[in-house]
Amino acid sequence: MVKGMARPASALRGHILDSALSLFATRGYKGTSLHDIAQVVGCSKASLLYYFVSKEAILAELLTPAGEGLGELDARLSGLEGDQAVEAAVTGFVDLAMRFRREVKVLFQDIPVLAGHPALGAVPAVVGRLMAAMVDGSTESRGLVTAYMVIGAVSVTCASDVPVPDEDLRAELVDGALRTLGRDPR
Amino acid sequence: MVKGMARPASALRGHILDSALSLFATRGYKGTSLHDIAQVVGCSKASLLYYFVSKEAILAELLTPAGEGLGELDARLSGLEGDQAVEAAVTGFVDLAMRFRREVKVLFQDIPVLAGHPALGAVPAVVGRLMAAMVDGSTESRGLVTAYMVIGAVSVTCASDVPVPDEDLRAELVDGALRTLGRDPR
DNA sequence: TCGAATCCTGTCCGATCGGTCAGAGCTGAC
DNA sequence: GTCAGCTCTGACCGATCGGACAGGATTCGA
Repeated sequence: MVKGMARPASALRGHILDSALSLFATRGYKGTSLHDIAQVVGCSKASLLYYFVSKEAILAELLTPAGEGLGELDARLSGLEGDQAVEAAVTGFVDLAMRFRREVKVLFQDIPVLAGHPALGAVPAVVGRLMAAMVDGSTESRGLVTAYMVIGAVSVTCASDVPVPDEDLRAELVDGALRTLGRDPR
Repeated sequence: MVKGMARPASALRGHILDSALSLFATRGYKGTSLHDIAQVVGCSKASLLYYFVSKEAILAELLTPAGEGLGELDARLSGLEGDQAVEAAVTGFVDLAMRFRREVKVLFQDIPVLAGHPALGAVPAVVGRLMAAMVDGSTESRGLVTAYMVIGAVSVTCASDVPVPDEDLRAELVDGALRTLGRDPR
């Protein structure tokens, strides 16, 4: 096996990923030590580095699915135009944010740590296209600010612990985002 | 002078605060070491601890003005009702977020570090009242989610580097928030 | 001129960080 | 039985962290 390669899946490995995600989401990446993770998992710190080449590799693997989901949304959007693109962008992003709530929390807390990271190099461009789709290509102040607002509103709300059932939350997020975009379906 | 008391103002002291705020905003609190701050300021690490009892004391002093501003907004809101309260809450929060853009960035990045901090103990309750004022006391899913969305939208947009002049940004934020709240003034 | 207070720093400290490594324990093929 | 290989760990490492402290430099009132 090539040195530095990720070890195959196992129960412990999965447990490590899950515990690490929870800890990263609540205390932040920098605020979580390998010791902390090992303690929650119930294994030794060395075991973490048996399954993952580094602490950063754990983070990268945790965020990969969300990144892939974002990529798929981007691809889906590229074939759409106008109102269809707007609706797809909004619902797609809301779905994504809800599916990866803990990941969103980590992302927002550790933007400085993650910025410039090679694994997430394409993300800014993708998010840019996503925002452009939401405001239908508008590049004026109104469109620009509105796009940022929608991204922020959905992300923060998903990352928070709003005491609302998931299905309600999803519907309200879509409605609210469309309202923000001036496209409310009343 | 009482041990542990903050030293009086001075040019260096102010420079420390400003540099620390910038570093905290870009790299996060945990991602910034006293060494980093000292290097930017151009003084020794020991000097930082001459003017401030600890790294955390620097953070606390940086966030105090924003906390006071939030308290003032809360007081102003307590005397208002209905539409007036909604408008005052929205414009007040937008003004606050714009006035303390870097502080907002720090707050959002280091919520885990700051949560439970005595100096910011009243903040959650105040924000709760602020959100209640925005949605006019509504406690249903719609109102709850919408309130979170407005807070998130304004905060994230202010914390980001949106290439829009401040005055335009402020106006668009207020408009966008009112739209999100279903109160768009068209 | 001379303390005394203020400002600032070099140096040191214990704790904790991410990460390495040799090897113990177990398991299955032969 | 025994050997190979996978899993997992205790012990250890250098770096860096926030912080403590004694003292040099400067200023200033008496």
